[in-house]
Order: sequence, then C-alpha cells, then structure tokens
Amino acid sequence: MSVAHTQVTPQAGGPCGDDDCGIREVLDRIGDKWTVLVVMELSKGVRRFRELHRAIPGISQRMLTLTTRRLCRDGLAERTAYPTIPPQVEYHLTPMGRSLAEAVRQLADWSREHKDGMQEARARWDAEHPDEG
Amino acid sequence: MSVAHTQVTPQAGGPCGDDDCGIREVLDRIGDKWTVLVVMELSKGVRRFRELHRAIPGISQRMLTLTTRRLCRDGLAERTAYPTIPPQVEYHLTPMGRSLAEAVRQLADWSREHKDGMQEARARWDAEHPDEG
DNA sequence: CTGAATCCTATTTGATACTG
DNA sequence: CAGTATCAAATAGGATTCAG
Repeated sequence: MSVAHTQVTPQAGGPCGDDDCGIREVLDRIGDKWTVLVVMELSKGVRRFRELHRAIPGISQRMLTLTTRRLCRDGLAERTAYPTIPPQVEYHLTPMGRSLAEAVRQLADWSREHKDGMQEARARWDAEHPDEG
Repeated sequence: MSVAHTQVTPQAGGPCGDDDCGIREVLDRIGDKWTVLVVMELSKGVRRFRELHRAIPGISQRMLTLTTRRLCRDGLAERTAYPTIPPQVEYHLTPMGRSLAEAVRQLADWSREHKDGMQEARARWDAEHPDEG
C-alpha cells in the first residue's frame, strides 16, 4: 500500500496528539506490497540490485527500482554505485533502516504467534456465515 | 492495503521458513487504510458503530462496515447487536485484537521516534534530486 | 442506527520493450 | 547490470442510494 491517505484533519486529542498516534505514518511507508520484503532482505547485509531481485520472488524490476529509491529517499537505505561496466549498485540499510527492520520483526513475531488463531477464527466465521460471495 | 499479495512460492530457507518471516501476513491484514485506526479506537474500549464512525475522521460508512466485519472474521473483534429500534451494535476487541493493538502501538513508537529523521532525509534527497516529477 | 448494493474513480502494480 | 518509459490490469476506496 501506500493507500494514499486522505489528509485527515488532525483533531485536538490526548497525549497522542491525533487519534492514530502516528500509526498511519508508518503504514503509509511500509504498508505497500514490497517495502518490508526489501528491508528484511537488506537487514541481512549489503545486497546488489540483482541479488534483491532474485531474493524477493515475484517483484518486478520496476517495483524494485521504485522501492529501493523510496527507501533511499526516506533515509532508510543507501545506494552505492560503482561506475564499472556493466554497472554495479549496492544497497544497505542505514541505522534508521535497521531500527525499522527490528520493529517490523516484532510485528512478524505477532503474526506467527497468532497466525493459527486467526485461521481458526476465519474458519469459524466462514462456517457460520455460509452466505459468502 | 491489503495490496493483494501475489502468491509467492515459498522457498526453502532458514529458520524463518520463507524469506519474509510472515511479515506479509500481518501487512496484508493491517496494511490497509483503516484497519489499524479502528483497532486503535477499539483498544480504548467498547464502541458503537456510530462512535467509531465519528472517532475516525474520513472513513466512509462502507469502509467502516467492511473493516469491522473483517476484524470480526479474523477473531480480532467481536460484534454485539441489540435488537432494539433503532438497532444498536457494539464492537470490542478480543484478547488477540488487544495484542495486535499492542504490537501496532510499538510500531507507532518507531514512527514517532523517526518521523523527523525521515523528514530530514527526504528534504536532503529532494534537494539533491531537483529532477523530481 | 446499521448496513447492503451499485457505480465510479484513483492508485497501485505488472508486463513489456528500450537504454547507457 | 541497473534503470527508464509506456501501457494495461487489478484493486481499493469514495459517493450515493436504498433497506430493515
């Protein structure tokens, strides 16, 4: 996603300021289809463009380009281009990018812990709501 | 988002199993435009449909309906309908939903901590790349 | 009040071909 | 190899209207 967020008029609120405590901020950054996958791959170490492409099955060249560039723009990754022929480009996470990877990893933990629970809940729901379609 | 995830052929891998450690699982659930906002609001307590609608500026009736239903289906929230006239419906998080809220809150923490850093990075990038458009 | 149904648009992504 | 450009497909979300 980034699911372009219609600008929400911030409301006066509690200590969180606005209602969402800034959650949308992150999700508008990492909620898309590929960003976290690239971040997680880069969290393993320096990677070349091609290495990323092969490590992340299904991503198109175009989306990898867009995703890496956005990471660089946001200061989450850095790009090193060696002016060789053929060109060689390496990406690596910045400290901020690594801290994001850590935060994401925790969310992944939640996912693994509750994967089954959600699966069962869905099965129950679908059984009780045969009128799906 | 949910940014329908093209089914990625799982590759044999490390202890994480597949490459993304299940991160996409969560993001396909909460990466959309409204889910986390509803979850965060419900984490404050029981809410009626209308209360949610007013607490989350910008959400349409349609999306609130879809979002709450999906939360219920996934076992993250529960719905209580009182057969009064006019109808009254209450939503509340399940324990699993509350644990998700907690995980999300941590990601929000990251966001607040690095909001400025990313802002600056973007400003730098945009200054160094005048060829935007 | 809660929510279903329909229509419609904006955004995101994928496919493909091309370039230094 | 890394990246760009263009086009087409898919999808999510918004607006509106109707119903119990």
